[in-house]
Amino acid sequence: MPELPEVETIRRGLKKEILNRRIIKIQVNLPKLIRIPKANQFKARLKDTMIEDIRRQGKFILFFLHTGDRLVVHLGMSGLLLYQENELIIPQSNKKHHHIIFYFQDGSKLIYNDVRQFGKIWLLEKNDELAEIKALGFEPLGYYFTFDEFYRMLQKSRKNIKSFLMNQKNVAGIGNIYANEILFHSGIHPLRKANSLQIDETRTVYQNIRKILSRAIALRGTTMIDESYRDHKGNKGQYMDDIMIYGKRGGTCPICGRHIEIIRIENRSTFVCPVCQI
DNA sequence: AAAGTAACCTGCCCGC
DNA sequence: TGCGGGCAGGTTACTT
Repeated sequence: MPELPEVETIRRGLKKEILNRRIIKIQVNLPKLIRIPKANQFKARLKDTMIEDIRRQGKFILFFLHTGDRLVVHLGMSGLLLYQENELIIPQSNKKHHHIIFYFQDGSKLIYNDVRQFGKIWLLEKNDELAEIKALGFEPLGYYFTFDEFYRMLQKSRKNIKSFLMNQKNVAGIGNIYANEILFHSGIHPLRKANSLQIDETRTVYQNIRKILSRAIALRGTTMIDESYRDHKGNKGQYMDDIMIYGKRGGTCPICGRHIEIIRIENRSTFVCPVCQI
């Protein structure tokens, strides 16, 4: 579910709420979500710690603890991080899927909820690095992701442009929704080979990556259906209103009116206007 | 090297 | 009403 804009929205929301609160208890209902270390170790090392900072790399959220440890969360397809003060009920968060709960000293709590259980959690010691994070490519909104670098990377790749954009080793944080949207806005067919893009086409895609992800963050992400993405308080995003093509089964192109085609690329539904995307 | 497939899970929607 | 199939924002391992 969550791509860069959704993960970033959650990061910013949590950062306003939970910094420097003491974790007094950790409840683990589904231990398999924790990759490192074992559940008892996980609880023992987290108890009585405080979160000093929260950062994001690609679709990973990193909680920096005052002990030097880092708690790393990947939300997979359906993970939610819900913050509850007091006993506020968040209706769409079925307790059945509350897999890990962090209790703070002031009575509030942070809940990891995940219907499909594809999410992953790690607790790393100071100097440990996660291979999956090390392998990430450019932050698409970061300083180092320049047009020149992007063009160079595309020229080296013989993959289709959509797979290229979704590969986290190239650019970190783009998933199926935003890959579809970026290519539609750019008028590029998803099956085009990356190294076949002309320099002006590459510039268009580059600019759309930054434009679309920025706007989606400003609108707090995309909630396609009710049970899907929510922010840390259970609120929906608003970027759905901007969605041009993703999920428009049986729909028509908002530009030319042609029937939208659906193809599969690496087993993911890919929506394309055969007229506007070439 | 790229692209396809299955696997990991639960839940929803649709057609029969 | 119920059942089966297909689908879902992610990632990895294995095969072709």
